[in-house]
Amino acid sequence: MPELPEVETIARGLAKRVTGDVIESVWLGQKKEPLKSSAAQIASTLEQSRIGHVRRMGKHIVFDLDRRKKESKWIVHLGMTGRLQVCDPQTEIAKHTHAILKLSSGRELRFVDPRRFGRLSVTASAEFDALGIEPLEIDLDRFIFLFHGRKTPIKSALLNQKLLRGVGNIYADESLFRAGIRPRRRAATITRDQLARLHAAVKEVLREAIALGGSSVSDYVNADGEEGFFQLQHRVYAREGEPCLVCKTPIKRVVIAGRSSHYCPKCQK
DNA sequence: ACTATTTCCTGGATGC
DNA sequence: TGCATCCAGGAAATAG
Repeated sequence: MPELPEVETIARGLAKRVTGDVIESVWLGQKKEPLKSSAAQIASTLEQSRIGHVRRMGKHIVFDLDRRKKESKWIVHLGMTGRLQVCDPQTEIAKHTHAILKLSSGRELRFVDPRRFGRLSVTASAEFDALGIEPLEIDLDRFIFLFHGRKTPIKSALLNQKLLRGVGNIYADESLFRAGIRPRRRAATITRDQLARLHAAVKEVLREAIALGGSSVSDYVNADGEEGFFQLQHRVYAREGEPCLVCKTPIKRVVIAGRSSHYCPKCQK
């Protein structure tokens, strides 16, 4: 389940492989869910375009495109199970392949997504500015203001991409643990000091995770097919019933906004 | 303007 | 072993 650190890792890997390459032709599958823009629009925007910068915005991968001086963007959201693979044309086409881009270098860039929660879209250059602020860039004052007056649980607020973009279930739980805040706490009731801890914790967790190549849970691998290692640093996520690594109290799991949420009832208040 | 709930989707895990 | 059921969850849609 790619969140910010995994998407960052994937985007860096893709940038190394496809920057400067030209998309010669595009095949799109019949399933409509993976496409946010129309198939015709995606194909016509991608074909004959040169790939410029490849980068992450929130949980999206953004490819800057240039065709005869006209700029546009190809935006990929991996959802839960989406993968972008760069491979030789002979490579067997994986089940659930929804897009194949033939590149001038002779390789192919393929989008594979069994669960089809991922989305592909294209936009004219200026259009795409995802809502929400990058969590690695936000300053403390703005961070505190995000939660001002919000009655929703802090966990839900962290997952809200219109506030912060890129934080998902794993990193929300891990950040709240490090900040000592229970996931069900109403955002508006959290003190400035606690929010300052959370601000630091979110950045710390994301930076550490990026340094370790993300968390490999389920089948996540980076653009080189390598696993990340941050799952070894998880202190609460998917550790229900196991002892807290700080105080040995069993980790609890509750459901908030439909997501499993893990916390230590003693360390988090 | 917010917030909570439901829906989409398949593979792997679980239960009988 | 086999079949049915459940569960994972990001974000959009829906409802309140």
